[in-house]
Order: sequence, then C-alpha cells, then structure tokens
Amino acid sequence: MITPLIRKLSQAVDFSDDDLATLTRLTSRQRTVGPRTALIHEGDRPGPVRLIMKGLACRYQSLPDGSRQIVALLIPGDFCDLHVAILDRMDHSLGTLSNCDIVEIPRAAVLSLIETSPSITRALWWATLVDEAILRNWLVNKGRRQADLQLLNLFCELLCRYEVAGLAQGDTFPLPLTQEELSDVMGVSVVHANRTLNSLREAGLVTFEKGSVTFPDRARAYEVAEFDPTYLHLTRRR
Amino acid sequence: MITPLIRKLSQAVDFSDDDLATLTRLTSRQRTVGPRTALIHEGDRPGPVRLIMKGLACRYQSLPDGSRQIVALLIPGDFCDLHVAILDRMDHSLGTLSNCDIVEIPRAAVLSLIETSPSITRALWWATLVDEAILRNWLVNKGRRQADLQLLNLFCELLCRYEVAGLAQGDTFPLPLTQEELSDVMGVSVVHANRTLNSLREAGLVTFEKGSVTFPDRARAYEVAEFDPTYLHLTRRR
DNA sequence: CGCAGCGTTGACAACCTTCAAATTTGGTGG
DNA sequence: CCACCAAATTTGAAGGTTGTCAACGCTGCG
Repeated sequence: MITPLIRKLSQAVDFSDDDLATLTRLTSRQRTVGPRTALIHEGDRPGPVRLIMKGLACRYQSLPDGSRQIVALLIPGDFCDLHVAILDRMDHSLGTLSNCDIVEIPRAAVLSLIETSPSITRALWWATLVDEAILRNWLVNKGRRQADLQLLNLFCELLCRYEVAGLAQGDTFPLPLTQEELSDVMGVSVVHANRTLNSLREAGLVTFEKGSVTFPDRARAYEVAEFDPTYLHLTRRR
Repeated sequence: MITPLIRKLSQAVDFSDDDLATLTRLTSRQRTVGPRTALIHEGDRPGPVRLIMKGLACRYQSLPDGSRQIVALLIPGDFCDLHVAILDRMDHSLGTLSNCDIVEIPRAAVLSLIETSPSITRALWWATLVDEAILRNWLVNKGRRQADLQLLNLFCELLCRYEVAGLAQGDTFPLPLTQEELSDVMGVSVVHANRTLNSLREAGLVTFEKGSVTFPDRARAYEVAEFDPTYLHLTRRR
C-alpha cells in the first residue's frame, strides 16, 4: 500500500521492494487517539517513536499565562521524536488536534531499522532536515511577515505537504482546526486570526471553512505569500 | 586544550582521551573570516561542515523586501550544517557577524568520525537536538512574548550558552552586534529594538553596551523572562 | 574638519490585543 | 421537527504594541 509516509519519503529516496515491505510492516499496528489528547508532555522522558498515519497532531509549548504556542503541525506521514531518545526530558509537548491514527514504534525497532537499511536511514534523516527547514520558515514568517501573509504562507506550506502525502484534492486540503487552535499556530489572538481569515477570503486568496482550506488561485497565492517551496526539498515531480 | 566545543559536548557525553585527541586534531586547522562575510548562500550546494571556534556567526534568510530574519546565532563550539549534505540545496544562508575563526571539515572526515567514535556521534547528535530546541524556543518567544521579554529571554539563552562554552565572565557575555543586526534576530524594527534595550536597561534587567551584555541580577532576569534553561539540556553542573 | 555609521528620539500611523457582546453552528434531547 | 445549549465564530470599540519616517547626536576615523 502506498501510504502518506512512503509517498513523502520517496521524495528523497528510491526504495527497494524490501524497504517498502519493511515500511509497510512497521506501520501495520495502529491505534486511534481522540482529538485534543496529549501524547507526551513537556518534562516527560521520551517514549516510543510515533508516526502519524491519519489526522492532525502538533508540537506545542505551554506558557505560564495559560497560552500556548504550537511549533509544528504533524500530518499523515510525519514522524514525531525520531531522534529524541538521546535527550533525557522532552522540552515540549505533543498532542493530537483531530482524531488520529498513530503508530508507535519501539525505539529498538527504529535503531535496528537504521542498521539494516541505509536508504531508510537516509530518508528519515532527510525528513528531520525538512522538519527543521519548516521550523525556520515559521520563524521567518512570524518575524518578518504580518498576520495575513504569514497565514497565507502557512497554508501554502500545508497544501504542498498534503499534496506530497497524497491527501490534497486539487487545491484543497483538510485542516481540522478551530480558529483558536489556528491562532496558537500563528501566535496571534483568536480575534485577529478570525479577521485575518476573513480578509484573505475577501481578497480571494484562500478560504478556510468546515475544516478545509481551498485556494481559488494557487499561483496568485504563492506569489502574494512570497511562497517558494524550495525549502520543503521536494525533489520529485508529481 | 579545552575548547568551547569540548566544553559544550561534554554536557552530553563523557569523552575518552582518544575522543578528546580526535576532536582537538579535527579543529587544528582554522582560518579567519572577517565580519559580515557570507559563508554559504541560500540556493548553494552544501559545502564542508563548519565549526565556529571564535566570534559570532548566524543563519539567516533574506526576504524580497530587502529585510532579513536571523534564525540562529552561532557561537564558539557550534557546528553549522553538520547534516545538511543530504539536501541538494541550502534553504538558508550562513554568514559571520563579527570576526570569526572557523574550522572547515571535509564531509568525508565527519562521516569517518561517525563510524569511528560512537560517543562523538552521540555528542554531535545531541548538539543538533539542542539547536532544534533553541529554534523552537525562538518561535515561542516571537509568537507569545512581546519584544522586551523576548529579548530578555534571548539574552538569558545566550548567557547560558556562553557559560557552557566557557566564554562568559560572571554575568556578562560578549555580543558583537549592532542594534540593526539585533533587530534582525528579534524580528522587530531597529527603532523598536533600541527602545526595548533602553527599557530593559532602565528596568535594571540587562544592559547591552560596547558589544557586551550584562545582567545586574541574573535570577530576577530569569524570572521576569520566564526563562527555564531546561530546553538547553545542560545535564552537567558547572 | 568632515564624513559615515551607529544610536537615539519624537510624532504619527498601522497592526494587533483585549474585552465584551452578538451571532452562528452543531449537537442533544424532547 | 423543534427547543435548547455549548462551542465556535464574528463584530465593535478602545487601548497597547510596534512600524515608519524623519531628524538629531554621538563616535571613530581618514
């Protein structure tokens, strides 16, 4: 089966049939987690490696004043904490946003996988580099763009990521978030997130309704958002 | 010789004498680079692994409007692009801020190092995880704190990092930046960076003068900035 | 001296937050 | 189907934070 994971990693690496079988076997035992459920909390010891198969999850950090900042959105095919075993404590939390199907892989299994297959190792490594690049882009977004362009840019990123995962439908992708949660991603107030969404819709750039984001004119959105997907390192054409 | 690099990595790993010798040998051939010099540019192919021995460098991204966002500050003992060989293009730029002494290590040397010494491998891995944690904290800073606390928090982070490197003097550390460059780190205008610095000084929290940052009362600064160094994963006491 | 770069200040405008309230939506039970 | 309720979204108004523009002062250096 071609899973979002395989689609994504195939951007970086040509897998052998063996590799594909290994990846498929690895992801056979899934469990379902409800929305808004904590997976692991800041301060906890790192647990198993998690892989999102379905739904939307996030990394976030809670602040003393009760607010939180989401620092990563995890879509199907994304790994969490692939590497974090080396640290003794989690420095951020991980939780679901929507209903999720998740695979939990014992750390030992990942390590032996790394010894067995160089191409899978390379692919996982690549994936963590892309995650880092995304994080840097979020920082640029927050630091140097105002809320409307920041949000538009974010939506462009997500469209690309969903496309790679094979989960976009044309210029539409699912985003099972409330505006409040979206505002935690953007680092703005809920009220302002709402106004920003409205202004983008009125400008004909994107709409976000009923858990879906749609681009009426993707090329224009890319241009307005100054979105250059290079940083996502999608080498394969689709 | 106990270099900033060794001091830093010793936070995570106990090195054997062999490891220490290897690290020392690796960093023997340095070259000096002037201030405000590009090391590698967005879009370039990844080059050798670079290690900052002296001075201050940064990762940054330039924007169409001519502004830039600095997404990482690199101090002595920090690696650049340890892992980036796997990508075909740089998605950000790297440049010096002050005069720097830099070591350039051929990628092959790093790879063989990784095969030779598990403890060094582990230490390098740990270092990249800390870099990621720092990046996440910058995003939280930018997303959920206003300029004054954001800046204070940043200074706290840098104090800790300079201490680990053995380059802090009490509650003071060097920061060879103009306010303009600092504003590129903070993601605010120069004018606002200036006002923020003044208000922090007037509040008796930090001063930034003549290229040095000084904390009159570090404990209070930590508290006000909501700074919890946990995310820097400094396991060793000092 | 004169210049250039950097730091500082004031005034005003734009962006964003907060608070409060109204409206809509979606789900539940009658 | 409707009433009801909780959650989510939307709107207005006021105030705080930050950006922009412009001017001025300081400092180091040729």
